Amino acid sequence: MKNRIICIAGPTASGKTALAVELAKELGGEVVSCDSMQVYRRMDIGTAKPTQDEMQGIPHHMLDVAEPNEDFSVSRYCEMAAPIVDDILARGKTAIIAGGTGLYMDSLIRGNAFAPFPSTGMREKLEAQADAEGMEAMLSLLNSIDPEAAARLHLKDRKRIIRALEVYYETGETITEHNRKTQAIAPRYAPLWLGLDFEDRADLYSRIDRRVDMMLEEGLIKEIKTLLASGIPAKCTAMQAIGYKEFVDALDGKISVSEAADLVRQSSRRYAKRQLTWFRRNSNIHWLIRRPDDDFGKILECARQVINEFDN
RNA sequence: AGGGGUAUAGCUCAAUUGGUAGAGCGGCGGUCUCCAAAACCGUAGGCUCAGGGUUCAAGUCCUUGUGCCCCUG
Repeated sequence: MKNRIICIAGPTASGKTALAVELAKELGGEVVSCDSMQVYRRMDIGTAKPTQDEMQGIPHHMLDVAEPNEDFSVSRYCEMAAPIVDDILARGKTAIIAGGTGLYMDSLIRGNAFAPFPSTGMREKLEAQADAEGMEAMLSLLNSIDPEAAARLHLKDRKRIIRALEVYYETGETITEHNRKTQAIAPRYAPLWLGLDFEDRADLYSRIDRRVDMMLEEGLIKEIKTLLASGIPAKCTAMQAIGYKEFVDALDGKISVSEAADLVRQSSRRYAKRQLTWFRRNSNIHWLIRRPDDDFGKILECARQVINEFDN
């Protein structure tokens, strides 16, 4: 095929991993995971990281590249993943970028540049100021330096208001200017986009439910205990992942295991909806909509068809 | 079987002295340029169990039936 990059997007538990491996086998490709939680080592079961069996000998990249207590980020993801993609292409193979973290995937494809993280305690300073003066004050402060950003941010969106202020104070450039500049740059890659979804939402939800049961059977709780015992703090970012924070609460006795499992199912459903919302606005995606009676082979067949059409 | 209680949105519950129904959760939709499996926003759902009665007016009062819960035998 002409295009040597395929992106596979879709909500959690939609079958991205299996499709990526099958296509890699057929096209001579390697898989680049695009998942903000599968990057962490020793978080295998709860992140549904592909097992050796599932990989079927296909090389997988961007798994296990960080310690759970490390700060990981989109920019780090892109810095690491882009050279890997380039290398796969240089070797004449197809790069199959598969995963559910929309921000990471879009950023990698577009080659986004990010304003640097503050290194001077600016974030802490702004947080403290927000605590002391309230968000109204912070938003009007932002309005005085970047009215455009202030207008589109909701008063309660503390995270983005603080980030917008931080970018300005650190770089002297407003986040609006910064975004405008990066969006003007041509995308780094022009992949073929595939998206997985279900005609009936209930089918996706029952897959999520089953996956949670399977994670428990495979020993998710033991995995979490091992992480905690090795000194990974329960409050670090990685442990906020769905499937981890809930069972940490169960281990603390705050809730029962079955309550935790219910919460995991619930959070996963909401997460899946947010993923779909993110990907739906990407008009480049060729959606492979799975009907109730379709099996994996049917979806694979649809994927092949899209790829063939793309080649002609 | 007798006594008491209850029946309102998918679920848990609200609704001052009768003035024709609200909230949380869930569901659905959306935003997103580095904590993103995060953070944030927005919406649609109710012949108020069924029948009869009182009243200008009933979720609210009376009555019958039904379901559920509790107590006593």
